[in-house]
Amino acid sequence: MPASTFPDVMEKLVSLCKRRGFIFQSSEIYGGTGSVWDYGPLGVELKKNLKDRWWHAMVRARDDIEGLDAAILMHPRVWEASGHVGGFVDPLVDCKACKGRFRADKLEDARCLLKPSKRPGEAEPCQLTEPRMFNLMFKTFMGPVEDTAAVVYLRPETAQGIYVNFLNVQQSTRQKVPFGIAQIGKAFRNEITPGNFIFRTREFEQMEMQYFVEPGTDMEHFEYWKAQRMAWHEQLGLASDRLEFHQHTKEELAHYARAAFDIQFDFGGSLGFQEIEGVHNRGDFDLTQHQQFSGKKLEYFDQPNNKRYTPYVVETSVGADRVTLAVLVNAYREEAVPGEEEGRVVLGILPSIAPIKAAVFPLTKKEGQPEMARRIEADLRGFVTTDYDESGAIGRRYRRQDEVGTPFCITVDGQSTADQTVTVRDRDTLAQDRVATSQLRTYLADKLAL
RNA sequence: GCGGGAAUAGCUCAGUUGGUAGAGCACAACCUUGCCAAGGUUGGGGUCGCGGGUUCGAGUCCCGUUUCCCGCUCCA
Repeated sequence: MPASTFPDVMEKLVSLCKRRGFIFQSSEIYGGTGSVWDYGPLGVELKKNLKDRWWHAMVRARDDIEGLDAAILMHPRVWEASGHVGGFVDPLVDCKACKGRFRADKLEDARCLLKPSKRPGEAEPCQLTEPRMFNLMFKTFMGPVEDTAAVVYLRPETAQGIYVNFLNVQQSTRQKVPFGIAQIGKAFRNEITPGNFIFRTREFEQMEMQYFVEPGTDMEHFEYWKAQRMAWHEQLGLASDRLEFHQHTKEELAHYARAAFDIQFDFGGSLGFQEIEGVHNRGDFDLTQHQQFSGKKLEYFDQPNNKRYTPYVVETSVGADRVTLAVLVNAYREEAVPGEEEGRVVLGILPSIAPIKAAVFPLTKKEGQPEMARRIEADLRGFVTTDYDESGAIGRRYRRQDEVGTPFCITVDGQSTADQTVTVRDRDTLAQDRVATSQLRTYLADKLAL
């Protein structure tokens, strides 16, 4: 992975996220829990806005995709059918000499890190450990008495909840192939190396859509969804030169996939381009597996053409936390302010997903300005997310809002109480409009593209 | 999971050869100014990640552990 041409802002971002209430480390007062993060007041708003935006684009604005919210706990056999039990459990060996780690069942293809001409275990200094199993699924018990309870897993992906409900959704909504099922939900994996803030965590949230198509038409749908999903990220404001497709090579392809592209985002610094979404052509692998393991038919009957078949699946799977991080990284900037020595930190987030849409300030504490500002804030509250601030200097308050990406700051000044107008200051241009208080909602709705 | 580094206030950090814990910023209250962070006064806040050990005495030395960062490995 070549280093990125974009600067590494991760450390500053982690600090800002904590200071301003976007993201906290889980169980911090107990010393923290590894690679688990909590979303604070501003973080939960940002992430929720992203999820809502995805849900709107994928479910509500379309007549060919239905929503679903499947449970995290599923029948254990689901994970046998999916290949997670078995294939997902790899025996690994460590070498104490070269510090390498290798798959015990693939030592033939591996190379010693110290002597690349030899295989692990064959070179002079090699000290391989016994193979150890790494189960990447979280295991728990269903039922209060542990001895007799069934072992179940926390789902390692949300997709299976969709496959097993394929016929339920199709029959209850009378959708015709091609159609899709979408859901947003938590998934859990015991990643061996979590890290990079919320990029790779053991508990994470996916936004997934499985599109069921007639075999033979899968590649055209695949191309369509690749384009759709890339456009979604661009419309989110992610810089187009930080986005790219990465095609999976034959070696990278998962056991189920016929074709796979990742949408990668350049996170800057040494992290560089990393996957934020996968668009996969899974063929009929999953439905076929579930038919085999459950003994239930998961076929579609095409009545007009009198055809019966197991649909192919095109999957789009976004990491909600990864997109949230991408949005923050993409938005973070330090810039000079004309006529000032100190610059400012701005989160240039797309206004419609900003956690706070409008902050309201009195310019001074005189002449009823605080009272008027509070009235305006109360009136806007519920219509958009708001904040009220009267402490310190006005410039400081603007800066505070810049740092959390608030697109609009409304200031009540001396003129306001006389003619019922206020100034609205734009986060990015610093320009101010004078707006009648009666027109504020219209003004904001227009600017926010609500 | 392996190797290396780190952990002191909300943040960024200082803390001498072991001797009762500091700064800047931030935060709160009041005064002042009034459109782009730097005025004044006052104040709150840390069992120095956690647990042991050595010592008359540990933020400082030793051991363990947790978390974070970097590298390796892994990511269906």
